[in-house]
Amino acid sequence: MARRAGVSVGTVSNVINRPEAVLPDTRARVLAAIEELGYVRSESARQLRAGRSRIMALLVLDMGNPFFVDIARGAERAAREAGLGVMVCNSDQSQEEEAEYLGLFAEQRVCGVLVTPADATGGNLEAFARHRIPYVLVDRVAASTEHCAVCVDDVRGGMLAVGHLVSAGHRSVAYVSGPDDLYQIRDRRQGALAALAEAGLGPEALVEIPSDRLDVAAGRDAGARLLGLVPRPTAVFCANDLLALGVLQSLYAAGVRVPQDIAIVGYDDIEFAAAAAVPLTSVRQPATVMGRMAAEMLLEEADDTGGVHRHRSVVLQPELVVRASSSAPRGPVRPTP
Amino acid sequence: MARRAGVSVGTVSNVINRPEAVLPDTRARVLAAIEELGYVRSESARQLRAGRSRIMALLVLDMGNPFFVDIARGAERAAREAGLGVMVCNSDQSQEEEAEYLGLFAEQRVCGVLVTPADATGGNLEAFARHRIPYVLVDRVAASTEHCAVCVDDVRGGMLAVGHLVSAGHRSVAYVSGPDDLYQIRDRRQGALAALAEAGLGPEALVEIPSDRLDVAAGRDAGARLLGLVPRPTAVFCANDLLALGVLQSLYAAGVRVPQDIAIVGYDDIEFAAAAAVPLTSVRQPATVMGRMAAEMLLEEADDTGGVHRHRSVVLQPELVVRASSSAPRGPVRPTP
DNA sequence: AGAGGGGAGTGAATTGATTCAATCCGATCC
DNA sequence: GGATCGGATTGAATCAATTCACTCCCCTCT
Repeated sequence: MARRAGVSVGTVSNVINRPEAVLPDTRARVLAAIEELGYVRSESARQLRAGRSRIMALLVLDMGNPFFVDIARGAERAAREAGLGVMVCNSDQSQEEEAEYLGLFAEQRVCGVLVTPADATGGNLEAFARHRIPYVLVDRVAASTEHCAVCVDDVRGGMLAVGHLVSAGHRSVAYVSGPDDLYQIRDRRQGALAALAEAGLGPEALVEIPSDRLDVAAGRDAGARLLGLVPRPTAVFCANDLLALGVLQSLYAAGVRVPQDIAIVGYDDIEFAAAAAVPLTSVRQPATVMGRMAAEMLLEEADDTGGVHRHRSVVLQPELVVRASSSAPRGPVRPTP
Repeated sequence: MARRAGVSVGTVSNVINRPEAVLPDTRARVLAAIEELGYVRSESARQLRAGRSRIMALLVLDMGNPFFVDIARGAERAAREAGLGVMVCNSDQSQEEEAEYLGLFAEQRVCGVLVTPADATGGNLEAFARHRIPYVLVDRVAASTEHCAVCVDDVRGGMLAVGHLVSAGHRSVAYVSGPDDLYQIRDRRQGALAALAEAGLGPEALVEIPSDRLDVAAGRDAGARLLGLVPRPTAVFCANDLLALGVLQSLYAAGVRVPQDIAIVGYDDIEFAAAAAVPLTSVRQPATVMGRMAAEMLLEEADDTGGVHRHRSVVLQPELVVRASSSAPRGPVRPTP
């Protein structure tokens, strides 16, 4: 036993956890032994005793989407301030992967889970709830009163996006969507329809271009399909910026001018939206804030011993960021001397 | 004890780990009890006994860089095939963060670590080696014979990039670099200088624009500084694509045409490089492959009981992808009818 | 001087899964 | 019928840290 190196047993524990309760003399001796032996206390053992680990899990839909990376950043910062580690995992929008990861988290006895659900039925999480491990929904309204949630008002986001297009005179808007399992997709559509209705336009003014993935490649594909539409919509609202970037690439390759021929609005306002071929108008979501809030709520719940915690549901507001892809183009680029 | 629910003790363990060694009858009874009680075996307990966990750590320089996300993807896939979880962490190029995370990994007794070192001195990893936890360097040549490594030939990458610019007639190239602690930065510079030398140009042909961060914002800043240079280089080689995108934005905002006035070459060939304002020429790195190989080498080392494992160092080759940012511009965009 | 108090340190119990030597039991063999 | 064999099952030991009731010892107060 490494502790023998010093002289004692559970005193080592005191040196590490309550140094003030140990004489400076003894403490120094133990610390020296620790240093000499390169001793590192085993988390597994503490965990076993404590019943849960000091790791928080974050399960996102797509690690390749900078939006989720921002969420992870916010969550990670909050977690580290509390001395916890974060395990970031990727469900890839698959219910099976999600279920598998949730099982892994239960085995690990993580202290809590932040999750962007891929499973619209909520079955995975319902099953997970048995384990009494706290979890917080991220980027999704609360599905029950049994947990906290932080999300962004996606209906409003859809309204902002399409409202902007409608007020610029567009009368037919394509919606490059995604799997209908995802609330985000449905809510944004609903917002889009609401914006059209407000301008006296019916649901036929929204031409849906479905897509099963939500990445740049899927966007390119959707762009190609958009070009084949007759009559062709004069504007596109994309369910996220990755799709929008793909659509933009497609249009660009086909020689269609943005925004003159077709206007584009994306969603998320990822960093790369501003750096796109045509800087992208997008609906900004406070991703980092969302990640941080979710983590803080989770910590509050996890640390709650006296049953003081009350589940909350926070809805943040999105913000429209208008750039070139949906507004009158600036004049021709001025060459520098 | 949950196991009592059935009737036995360590038989539960057999049901789970060696089902064939248990009578179907008993097995069914135990499984029923497991189901009924919602039992999930505790990883902490197994870990404690096994001495190490079933989690692999991945410590990258910047989660916000899609290049590292691709590495993570490759590693994660390989790890999951072996039934392991991956804990992705972000050192943010900070030696302190790196040290802190390595400490965390040691406490967790992770089965191995994949790391893109932030600490050029190698001190952090040297200290970490005491714990006898295998680790593999990713995107960095082996620093000693005590570990495996997978990297990409950055000198060659720098040569490809600048060689391409030189052969297009450029005689003065800016190098938007990063912290000199990073081997990647140094090697790419060395490659750039070699390419210039090959064309009979001295080191003064490479104008360095230093930068401490490697993100889009730092790129915008570098772009501003580039514009102030007299005489102004006719081409820029950026140490990564994020910087390049930032530079591009800066130039674009100032009305400088790319590639006519200034050509740009990036590094990494992230997905967004192709979708940039001017599609970016870049040096492609096999990130996913690198992540996968690193994970596989780590698994081989971790699973090696008989001392069969020999440390290896794999060097992959980069590839130049030429796009508009460094080549003659295509004709004016053709409007569609 | 003896009792009482308190700070320092001890070590057994606890946590849950795994492992392994030991036990049990039915069946086969001599 | 007794011995032997082997598959099924058991339960104690193990892993490392934490916790807590307990011991020790020294100091102070009466």
